[in-house]
Amino acid sequence: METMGNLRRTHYCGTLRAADAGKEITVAGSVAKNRDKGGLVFVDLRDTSGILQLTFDENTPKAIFEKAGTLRSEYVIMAKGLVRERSAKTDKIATGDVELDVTELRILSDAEITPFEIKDGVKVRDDLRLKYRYLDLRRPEAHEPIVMRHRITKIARDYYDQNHFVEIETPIMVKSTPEGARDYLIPSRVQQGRFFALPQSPQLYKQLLMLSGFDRYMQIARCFRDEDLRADRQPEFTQIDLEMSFVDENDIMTVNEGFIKKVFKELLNEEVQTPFLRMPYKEAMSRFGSDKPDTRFGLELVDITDTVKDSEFIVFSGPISAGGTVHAINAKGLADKLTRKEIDKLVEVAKTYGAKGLAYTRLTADGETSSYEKKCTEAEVAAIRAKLDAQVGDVLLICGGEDTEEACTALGQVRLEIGKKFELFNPKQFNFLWVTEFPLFEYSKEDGRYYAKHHPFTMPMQEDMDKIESDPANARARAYDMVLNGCELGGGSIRINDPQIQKRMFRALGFTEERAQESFGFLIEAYKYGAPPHGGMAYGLDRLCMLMLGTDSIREVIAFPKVQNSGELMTGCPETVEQKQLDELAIALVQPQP
RNA sequence: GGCCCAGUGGUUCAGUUGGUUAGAACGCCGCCCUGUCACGGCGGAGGUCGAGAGUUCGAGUCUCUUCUGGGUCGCCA
Repeated sequence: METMGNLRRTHYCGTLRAADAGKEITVAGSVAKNRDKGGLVFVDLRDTSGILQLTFDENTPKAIFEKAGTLRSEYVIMAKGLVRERSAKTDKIATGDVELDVTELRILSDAEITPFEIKDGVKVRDDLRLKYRYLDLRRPEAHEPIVMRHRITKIARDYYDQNHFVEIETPIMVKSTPEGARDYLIPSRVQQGRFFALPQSPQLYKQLLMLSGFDRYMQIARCFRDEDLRADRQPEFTQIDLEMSFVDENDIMTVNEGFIKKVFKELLNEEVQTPFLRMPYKEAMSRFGSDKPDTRFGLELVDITDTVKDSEFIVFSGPISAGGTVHAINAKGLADKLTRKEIDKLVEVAKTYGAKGLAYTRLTADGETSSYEKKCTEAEVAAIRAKLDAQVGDVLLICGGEDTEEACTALGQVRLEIGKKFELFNPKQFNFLWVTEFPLFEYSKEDGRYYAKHHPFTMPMQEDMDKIESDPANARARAYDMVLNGCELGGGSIRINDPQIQKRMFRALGFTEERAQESFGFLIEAYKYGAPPHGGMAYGLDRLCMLMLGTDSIREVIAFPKVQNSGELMTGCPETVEQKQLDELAIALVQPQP
């Protein structure tokens, strides 16, 4: 192995073009490929910017030519030489018009055979990629999302700075909060038996910063939630977090629409139309069966409760007599594609989301098959068909539920499944909208009480203020989500800045005066000393990045992601610790460490 | 906690109703090759079929348990 000596990089590989021909340059990187033709050697050199071909031929000094023959994949080298136009050009790589005629070559590090090939387009098991994530990230395909993520945060910092936001770091070791997701706990050694938590979000701190008079705050904030993972959910994730004083919903939406417009224009050259569509929660649920509707395609839900309200068929009468509703979608023109087998799969989808079943009618040119029509009266069948504008070639899918949300959610998932399966939308399209007027509370059947749907500091809508006590199920919040193509990108709210309203909220949530004091006393006190009206939101940076890149997994946009059991395969954590460490923390394990 | 999917040379996969010596491509090693860029040619090495138990004359294949990874419901204020 050799040292760099006095060689220093002058150019990045991927930047060289025909116009650079004749320049003497030095490049550095890893060997992507060695194509030894005998009397002629081509080496693809890869660095963070791309690939450059190094050429060794009969004019290359003999010692260097022979050294070139020993190069193997992933050797780290530096090469000096003259850029020249190739005699055989290629348009497969950006630097395909040029090559480097090498006059000096240093092998800075050799390399063992890697566990998998470092090149684009290869399929490798996820666990292997993650165990060797540092190798995986050498692949341009894996490398690029991480750089893209940097560009997004750079634009975010610049944009919010220009709009008078100040970036402020909030603590990572914080007080554990009693509501919401599970906290990751940090034991204190100095105060044995006491715990910090990792923040689920900087929520309370950013509100207090508004009380501190910072007026506008932002942070690229790491957040932690000890819950199960999903394809788009990691226990450790990053939010673009912001808060503003003296604003209402509209002001917050406008500023953030501006950010989205800018980031999509600069990175994807996409013109995002603003303002975004705004849709109340109720409408989103009833039309799309989701609080984060994918509006790139139709197939909207139709409420047919009134149409079938007198039906004696149990699938309709059951939910309705229980106070629920019946909804339907018309899969227009899909009768040929939606075979009986396909419909069975949709029934399973509906059941997964809590529906008891999914009734259907297929109207084909050869006739019709239906799971319910023979159990209904002719008038009912006709009424349903009329309501859904059913034609030959259509498939009608009907789902009832004891509460509207349940029925709509299940049918909404069926809708998404059909949309995906039959590609009813353009995957390159970006449909943004705001979902507004979220419910203030959510009832937990398990616990028999209401929880805050967003969080307990969310301002109720003025016209629903009395419902906090009288009709909590129908009280709406000044909360909003930003939705892109069926994915919740971010959410926020106007916060309560009136201690009296805050008290009523805590009461409605079942907090005793003491418990509210214990958990949020510092906050309640803070709001006594004058609080500007304020609100804010937070975007999932990982999700934004994911959607902009069109990847399916959040792991692609995180340098060192965790796997489904929330561990990290490269380092093997979480790990057991030495007994001494536990002793210092005064922690005894119920089960001995494995 | 529940449900579904996957695990076979280094990597990605094939492997029929359970039946002889488990195949291929890429990668790797050696030799040859002056315009390759998925380089090419010839030759070669490399496998406890994730682990354990069971059924069977016989298991990569069937059953059970378990491990690892993925997807998902619950959960995620």
